[in-house]
Amino acid sequence: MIDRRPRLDHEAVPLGREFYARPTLDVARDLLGCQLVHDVDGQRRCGRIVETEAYVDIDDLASHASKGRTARADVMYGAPGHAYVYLIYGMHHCFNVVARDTELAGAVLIRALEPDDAALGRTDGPGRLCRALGIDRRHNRLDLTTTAGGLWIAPPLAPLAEPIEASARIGVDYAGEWAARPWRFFLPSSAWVSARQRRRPALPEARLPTLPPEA
DNA sequence: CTCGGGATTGAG
DNA sequence: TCAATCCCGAGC
Repeated sequence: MIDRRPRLDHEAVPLGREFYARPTLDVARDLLGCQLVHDVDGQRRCGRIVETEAYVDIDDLASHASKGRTARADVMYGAPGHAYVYLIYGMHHCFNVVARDTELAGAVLIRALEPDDAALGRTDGPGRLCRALGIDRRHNRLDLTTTAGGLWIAPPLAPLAEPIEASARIGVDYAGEWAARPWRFFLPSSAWVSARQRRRPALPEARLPTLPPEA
């Protein structure tokens, strides 16, 4: 009998709190190549993260945290390593991980996965990957550093084979100059990264206004 | 309470 | 190019 379970290192353990308790931009880059895992109903759904976006702090007008500690964004102000899941356009979910070191609030949006099993369906795009893995708002605030909740992230199964590329974030043009920052990260050779958005232009960091000093 | 709009997607 | 569809945050 053929074992059709998605492959995953049996020794894999979830990334710990210390992984997420670092600058959000570092976490966003380091999540590339990691395995996002959802164990549900005795089944494992997982895939390799190939595209992320950083939402860095309360000054970042593209971030939900920029409106203050509202009911929705509250989890972004809480402990790193927890899930932030919200509904967008009334029909799609977006999955983020809370990440920061000294900032007030931060999160990384997971935008695309390479599925371990093609039967999962499409996992390119933040809404589609949530649908494929069965992630919804029930998972909001879930602790990702333990397997107890069924949703967690494991370190890469192999070192990255290529340099990370960066671009402007997608769908946040309302955020003015913040939208131009190169805070979207991806593995350029992955077929699960949108070709159309692949080389979305971003201003060099040096051309952008300096970040305000930390409070 | 109403109102405007969204970190998206899929169809036409 | 456009609409689906419901939640959130702002303002009265």
